[in-house]
Amino acid sequence: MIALAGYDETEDDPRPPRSSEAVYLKLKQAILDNRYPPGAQILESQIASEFEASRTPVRESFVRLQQEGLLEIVPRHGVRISALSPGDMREIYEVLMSLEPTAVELLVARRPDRAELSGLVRACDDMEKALAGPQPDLVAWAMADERFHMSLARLCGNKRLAAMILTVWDQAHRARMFTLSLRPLPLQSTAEHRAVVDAILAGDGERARDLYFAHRKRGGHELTTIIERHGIQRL
Amino acid sequence: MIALAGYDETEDDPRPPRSSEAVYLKLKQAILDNRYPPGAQILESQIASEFEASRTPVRESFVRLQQEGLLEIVPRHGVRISALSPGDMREIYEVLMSLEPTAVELLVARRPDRAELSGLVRACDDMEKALAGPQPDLVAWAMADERFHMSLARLCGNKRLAAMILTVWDQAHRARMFTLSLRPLPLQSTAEHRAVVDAILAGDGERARDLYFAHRKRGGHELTTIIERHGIQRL
DNA sequence: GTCGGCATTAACGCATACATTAATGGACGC
DNA sequence: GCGTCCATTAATGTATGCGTTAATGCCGAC
Repeated sequence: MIALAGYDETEDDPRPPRSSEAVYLKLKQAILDNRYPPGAQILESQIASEFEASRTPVRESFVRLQQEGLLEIVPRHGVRISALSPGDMREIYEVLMSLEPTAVELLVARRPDRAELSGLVRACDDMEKALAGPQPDLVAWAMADERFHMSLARLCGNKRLAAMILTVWDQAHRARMFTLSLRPLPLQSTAEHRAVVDAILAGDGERARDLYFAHRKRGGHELTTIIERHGIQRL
Repeated sequence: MIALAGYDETEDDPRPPRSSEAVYLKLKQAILDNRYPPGAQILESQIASEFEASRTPVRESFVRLQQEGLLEIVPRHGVRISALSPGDMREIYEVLMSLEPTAVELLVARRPDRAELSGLVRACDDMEKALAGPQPDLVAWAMADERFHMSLARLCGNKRLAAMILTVWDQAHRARMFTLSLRPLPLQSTAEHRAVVDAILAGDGERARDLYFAHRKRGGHELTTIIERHGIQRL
């Protein structure tokens, strides 16, 4: 199970747990984990009974998840889990090609010290470790890759920018996991991450931006190619 | 009153009007029109009685508007209308400097014909008209400016990108309207729009992107300067 | 006089009841 | 036999009630 995006909160909440929040988190995780297949129609009452809550918090979760693009509310017919078309994937990667290089540029402008980037370095280490053995652990690699990109988004110092990146990453999450075994071993990808970190540490914003853009473009192209070659229409 | 963003739907809805949708639209418009001042605390029941609906659709609207960044749900204390700090304005313009040039680049890549760009040209005409007379109509100019940018976002062919641009424009809407009378006459700005349209028609994606980036950067810088000079802390 | 604790109350979070709508199936007529 | 219309029903959209929380104000003690 991939850790949920956007949650690095260390403070434990002294307030009573809200049911609507719990439903939201669990439902989101279930969608990301592909426990509800894309295109599936779900009823409010079904989720309500599955999560042992009433329809009210379920509806609230539906609204939030619709805005995040993970499902679509069909009036009078519950919700439909979003299924990504090749066109959607193109959209997502166009957005990421715009936002992620900006994020890394902003991060460099902030002149982060080594300690701030330790999360990125650890993610790189984990990516390498995952591919090192005789049996590469692709899921572990994907988790570390995701950690790298999400950490970088959060480090950029622009909350809105970070939130947008995380949102579209979540949208693409299932597609990435699905195509994981169809793509070549991401050895080059891992090296590219290191190069980005080096450029950040060197304070070279332009190089970091260009490297990150190339990395994102290559990744997007790779995924698009796989989708086309396999004739995948929805995922 | 500025037209609500994201609504150019021509089809009239044959479905029965939903109260929650009406509340959402009216409340959003009220916030954009500054009828609820930034920082204001509002109760669910207050909105419910004002809009003659029950608390349920009001809560649903709150959730949607929170995700759009127009208000913040304070648990057990209703909502607080978002107030933008100078830092927020910086964030918004960083996002726009990233997304808007990408949008115009995508638009050029689509090779639009003159007819598709008629909305942009009309917006330029209206901007010029608004500034032409002896008494420049700044509100009319701002409306046309907003129309230009929103049309361009929608024309780019990437729904996600467009939605993100519209969202942050809405967030900045009040601040823009507020500072309208504090800035110099936007004569240069209007000319810059024309240049972007010309570059699009010429099929020169790189020039269009650079022009749009420069335009956005100048606009953001102008607004930031005004905010600093006047020591504005929240708007 | 001031500070702390308790009671009162107002508002929310959730559950549930009610109204509305759209779909499904059966029956009737052609 | 087939098509259409109506009734039934299931699920949503909205309203409302109930329990809980937190804030406010009062009272008593120090």
